[in-house]
Amino acid sequence: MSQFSKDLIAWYQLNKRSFPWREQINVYHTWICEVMSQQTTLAVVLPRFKEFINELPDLHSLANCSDEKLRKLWVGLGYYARARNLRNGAQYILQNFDNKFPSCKDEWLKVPGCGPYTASIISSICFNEPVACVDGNVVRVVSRILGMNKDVWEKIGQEKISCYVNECIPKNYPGCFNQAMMDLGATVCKKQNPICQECPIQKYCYSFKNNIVSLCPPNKPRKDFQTENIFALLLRRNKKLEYSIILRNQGFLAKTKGFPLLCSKEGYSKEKILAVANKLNLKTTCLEKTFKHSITHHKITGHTFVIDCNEDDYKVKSLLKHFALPEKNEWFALAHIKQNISSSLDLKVLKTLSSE
DNA sequence: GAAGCGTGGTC
DNA sequence: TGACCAAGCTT
Repeated sequence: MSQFSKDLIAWYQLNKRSFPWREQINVYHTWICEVMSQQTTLAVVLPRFKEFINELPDLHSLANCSDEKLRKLWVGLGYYARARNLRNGAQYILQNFDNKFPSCKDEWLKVPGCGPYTASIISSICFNEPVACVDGNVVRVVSRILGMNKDVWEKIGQEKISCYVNECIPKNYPGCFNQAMMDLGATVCKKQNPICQECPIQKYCYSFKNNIVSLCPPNKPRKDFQTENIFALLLRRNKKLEYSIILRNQGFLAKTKGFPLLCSKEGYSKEKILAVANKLNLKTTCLEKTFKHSITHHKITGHTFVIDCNEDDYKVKSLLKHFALPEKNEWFALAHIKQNISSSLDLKVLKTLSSE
């Protein structure tokens, strides 16, 4: 093992963060926590991980869990395909791996929702496979070690970084090494205000020695935000006591339950929606109160339409059909809506209603 | 290769 | 208040 790897691992043994999934090696726990942590801050993950494991403690319970249970366990976590992939993955593993877990990176790569990072970290931690993983932390740490102030986000730079960690990874302690790199990136080699004076691998760091830490890595080029208007339809019946939610089939938040949504991106506008509702003779108002919401690369202003349907189911179906929305809908009393939605966008819609 | 996909925390 | 970002994957 290189002195660099020895120094890093020695630091990790003394300074590693304690997490529920680090108490003992458990493949199921490692898989769940890694997927839950994709593009998500650990402060958010921690309580939700415990809840998930309590409710779905093993492969079988996950593979067989209901849509409802899965939805509740992922409320507010975002990137909802991850939850669906976890259940799909559990079913895939049970069907293809004879009641065991995949035991190498190439097998994990076939599990839904597991890409190069997740397959590598699970295989290195749980099966001692000497495969390096490259997440956002590792990109930052290595780009500083190598003094990369350009090309980091291009293919050439990513290959260089990947090549470096693959050469460093010790055959006997791949899991420790991978976690050490990530912990170092998260606690010492931070994006903002790195604590170089406490860094165990300072003497290997080109950017530290040459005083260019602040230039490495360069900022990732950001895509411009699109500005959109989104229109939530609150279909109301039964003396205005019950509201309708659907399983959204396309656009933002597809495959999650919530209010029917129409987006300016699809050509919808306040006027067009009002015109359709009027044509069906449905009493419709657009609330004054709007809300803001962000979804990756989109800045969204939300508008709430309240549509009184009385008991005219035919008109409801016509309306939904006109907008190419799923015609299968469920009605809930306002007080129960909250327990049947996942996205914080839907909660913001509800807030516009209650503030009227 | 690039676009699409969510959210809560942080400064 | 708002911009930026975090243990990426899929198409």
